[in-house]
Amino acid sequence: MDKFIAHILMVDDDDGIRSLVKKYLNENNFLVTTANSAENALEKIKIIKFDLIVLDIMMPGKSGLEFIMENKKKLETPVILLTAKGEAKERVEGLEVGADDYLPKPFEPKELILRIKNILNKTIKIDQKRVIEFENVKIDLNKFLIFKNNREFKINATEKVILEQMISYPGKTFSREDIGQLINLDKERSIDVVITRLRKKIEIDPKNPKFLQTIRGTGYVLWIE
Amino acid sequence: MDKFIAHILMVDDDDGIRSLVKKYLNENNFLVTTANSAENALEKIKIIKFDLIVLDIMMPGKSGLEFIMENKKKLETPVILLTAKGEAKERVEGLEVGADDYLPKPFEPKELILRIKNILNKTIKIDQKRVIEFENVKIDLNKFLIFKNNREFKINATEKVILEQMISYPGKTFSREDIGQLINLDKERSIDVVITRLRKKIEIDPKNPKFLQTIRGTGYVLWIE
DNA sequence: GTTATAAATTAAAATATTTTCACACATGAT
DNA sequence: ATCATGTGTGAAAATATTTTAATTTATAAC
Repeated sequence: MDKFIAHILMVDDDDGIRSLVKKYLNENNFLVTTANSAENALEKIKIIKFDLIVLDIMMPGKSGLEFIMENKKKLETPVILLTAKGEAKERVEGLEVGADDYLPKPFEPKELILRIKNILNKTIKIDQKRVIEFENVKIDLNKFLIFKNNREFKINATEKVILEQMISYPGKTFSREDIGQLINLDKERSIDVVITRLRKKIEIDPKNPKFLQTIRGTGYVLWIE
Repeated sequence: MDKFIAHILMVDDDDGIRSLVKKYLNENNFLVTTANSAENALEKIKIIKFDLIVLDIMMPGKSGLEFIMENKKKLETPVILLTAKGEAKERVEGLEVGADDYLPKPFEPKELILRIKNILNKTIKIDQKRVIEFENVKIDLNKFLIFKNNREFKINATEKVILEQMISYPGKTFSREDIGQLINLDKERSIDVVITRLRKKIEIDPKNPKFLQTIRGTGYVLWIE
């Protein structure tokens, strides 16, 4: 797969912060475009499809908040809000309006990077990474198919939802309750069985699961990479 | 990118609220331990390093307020106060004493989550080390694995929790009771057995432990570098 | 060194949890 | 209606973990 370089729009009226963040993001392999006002940002959005927007909530003129409100639906672009300290109320509102994350100023550049990566991981997977490959296994979530050693297995909606979630958070432990919520099953045994069947499809050696492992007393984890 | 799961202590004398909040926090990917009194909370704080404490201000016995006053300085752990309606005075006092935030009851679980995240964002070292290396030993807490001399050992949830805590406080002595609390074991021998098992996995020479040592009459310590 | 006490080790038994199996039920196709 | 197929369930089997107990080993005090 080609190396994906995310294109980020950095919107802030403060020249200092703007160029600093841009520099930092560049060093971390992001392509960065900046805007010094909400209006300016809107112009750029019209012609460029960004992968993510970093937005100062306290800009003069049209506030960052309104900006998101008006454009979030059309955008389909995740937004990280930068908030000045002490504006708790607005912060919460901003989130509910649809920001994907927010970061109180002053912030560590490193922290911003982390959050950006975090969000990109989620959104990019959801939108385009519907085919996941690891070792001899290929999972096509769109087609509900798993290919393993030249054999093809069909997965059902239940199995798909579980894989979808676990693939979004590899390494995260899902309790049975978590999984039950996902697929509307509340009997623990039933969830076990779903896992067993899934293993038969994705594991090379289902008796010794390598990818979909049990954490006894805790739940299940998916290891891919 | 490692996933950090925050460990939260929920202190409330009301069983209903306690379990409700615990459930909700669990669903939102927090690890939750509960206490039903300030005294009980203190016990747990002594042995577990929490990332955040949610505290009901109106508990009987030692009030939540005193509790914070006495321990806030040592704790270094952020606290969110839950306050019953109309106790404005106390609320303010609580804040001044050092709560990091407060939330009037009744509250929306969603709002609690927001505030927790907000505080954690500020306080947590984001790239928390989940992989620890010393000499020939590498412990990957995320993957429940220990690598020692090219061999790979799997640890279970019990062993992981112990390592997790001991790694947070290298050099600190944990009594058997401490460890028992952590992993819900109360038989002393059982803890010995767990330690033995752990040593087989992390020690180069399990018979002469170098890292996980016994302090006779007192407990166990982990020495890493 | 001897003795008393604490801790480590081991194996076996008891318990708890997970996996698997076989059946039952539902659904949709023929 | 019958059949084939897929999915959920309970129970049995397999496995992992904890407890117990017996023994050995280590430590500290005398």
